[in-house]
Amino acid sequence: MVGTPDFAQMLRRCGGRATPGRLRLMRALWKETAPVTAARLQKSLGGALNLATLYRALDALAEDGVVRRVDFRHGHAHYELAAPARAHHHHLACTGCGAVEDVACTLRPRLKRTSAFSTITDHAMEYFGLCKACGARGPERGGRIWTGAGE
Amino acid sequence: MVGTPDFAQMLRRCGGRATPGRLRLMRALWKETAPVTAARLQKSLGGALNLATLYRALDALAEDGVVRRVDFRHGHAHYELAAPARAHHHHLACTGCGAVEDVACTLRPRLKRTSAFSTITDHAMEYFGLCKACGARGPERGGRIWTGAGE
DNA sequence: CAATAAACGCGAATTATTTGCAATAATATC
DNA sequence: GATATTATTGCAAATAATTCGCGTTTATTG
Repeated sequence: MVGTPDFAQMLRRCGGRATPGRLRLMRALWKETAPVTAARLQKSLGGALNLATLYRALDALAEDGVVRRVDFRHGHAHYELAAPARAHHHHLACTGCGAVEDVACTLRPRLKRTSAFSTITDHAMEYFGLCKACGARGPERGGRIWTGAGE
Repeated sequence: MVGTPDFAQMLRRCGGRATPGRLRLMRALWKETAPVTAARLQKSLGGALNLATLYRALDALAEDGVVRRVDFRHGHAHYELAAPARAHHHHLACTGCGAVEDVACTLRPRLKRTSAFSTITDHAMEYFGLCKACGARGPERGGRIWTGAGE
């Protein structure tokens, strides 16, 4: 994935239309370095797209797997480009300041075949922790007593 | 974890109070077989707790790690008991019918030490796929299944 | 038993996300 | 190219889902 991917083709290939709006959306996502919210994306588009339209587009694109919806437990969704524009990866998010870092997928190749499922199409996986800055700042807030178990 | 855990002690141990409300909440969660929404939980509590109170409790408990917030990409959070009441695990969710199955954590023991982070405290990880029933039914109408619907 | 702060209920407020609908424009077809 | 078809869009209004303010109750601590 050297230069900018051919978004127009990418859009059309999954049954959509290469409208100026969606092209700008793709380019805006392409420039992001971490998953962004719909609101932030709209801002970075200079308000070029209506928020409703944006949600509809992101929804459709996520459905097609071109865009990936990420949950950082902030109460709202974040989005980023997925394959084929960006290689599969996951995230490590700082619960202190929100910094996000990409991490490689450390999953074992295959999940054991389970009884009730026939296919596994996707997975979400985010790590949470403290970046060095926040870690140094110490535990401002209480909590986390059962850390030892399991994690 | 044989019988019912000592929820009162569990609550107190992480700085909370063993109020009848929170005890009922814990017991209700304990009976669930899959992560539930706040609304569903309230219903299963017979409305014993106000929804705002419920959210505040779940929030506090999640902060303490006693409860785990799970995201199935349905646009709202689901909750379940975490350690020490329940062993660490993840989920496999059917994007067709919403069926949920527990899966063991297949992560490698440790994430490689990264440059900008000092600690990793938690991780979220859900698989998405089709249960056998939905897989057999085939791609009815490729479309979003969960939007606006009940859960 | 009094003091203290956590937990609660209630209603109102926010925020995120969705929908209905009419207008517009990208593609496929002719 | 002209045209039909249908995805996409904007806008305004509607839904959720979740949070907040605040006065009251009540579980702990001592």
